[in-house]
Amino acid sequence: SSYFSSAATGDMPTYQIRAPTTALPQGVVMAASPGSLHSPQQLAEEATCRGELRLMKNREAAQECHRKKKEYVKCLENRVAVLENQNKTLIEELKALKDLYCHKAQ
DNA sequence: AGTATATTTCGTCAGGCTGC
DNA sequence: GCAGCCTGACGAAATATACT
Repeated sequence: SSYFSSAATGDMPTYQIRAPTTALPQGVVMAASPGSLHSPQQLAEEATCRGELRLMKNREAAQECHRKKKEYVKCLENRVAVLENQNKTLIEELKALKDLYCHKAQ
């Protein structure tokens, strides 16, 4: 159930960056090699890291999702404009044909 | 100016869906 | 099952607009 797929437009708005969203746990090394021991503290740290990583990934996913939605809406708006124009043209055309028909009939 | 109200943007959570 | 992705819903903050 996703929006149409299309290439990114790449127009980045110029915002102020919000509250210090603690960017990435820098150099998150997914701890310890398979055989190593884990102190409770290490385990807690790992859990924190996993949580932060999850949040970060979701944040990025949400950004992409918002971007796609915006693009989708823009696309729909364009389509509305096109269809409105077509409609206008068709109405004109119909009117012209009706006129023509009337004059012939007389 | 300042401030009240509306709109936009972004991050988080929850829950569905999919591939493994 | 479950890990990972996607997206709707929601709230908070930023930004825009209307008004005095």
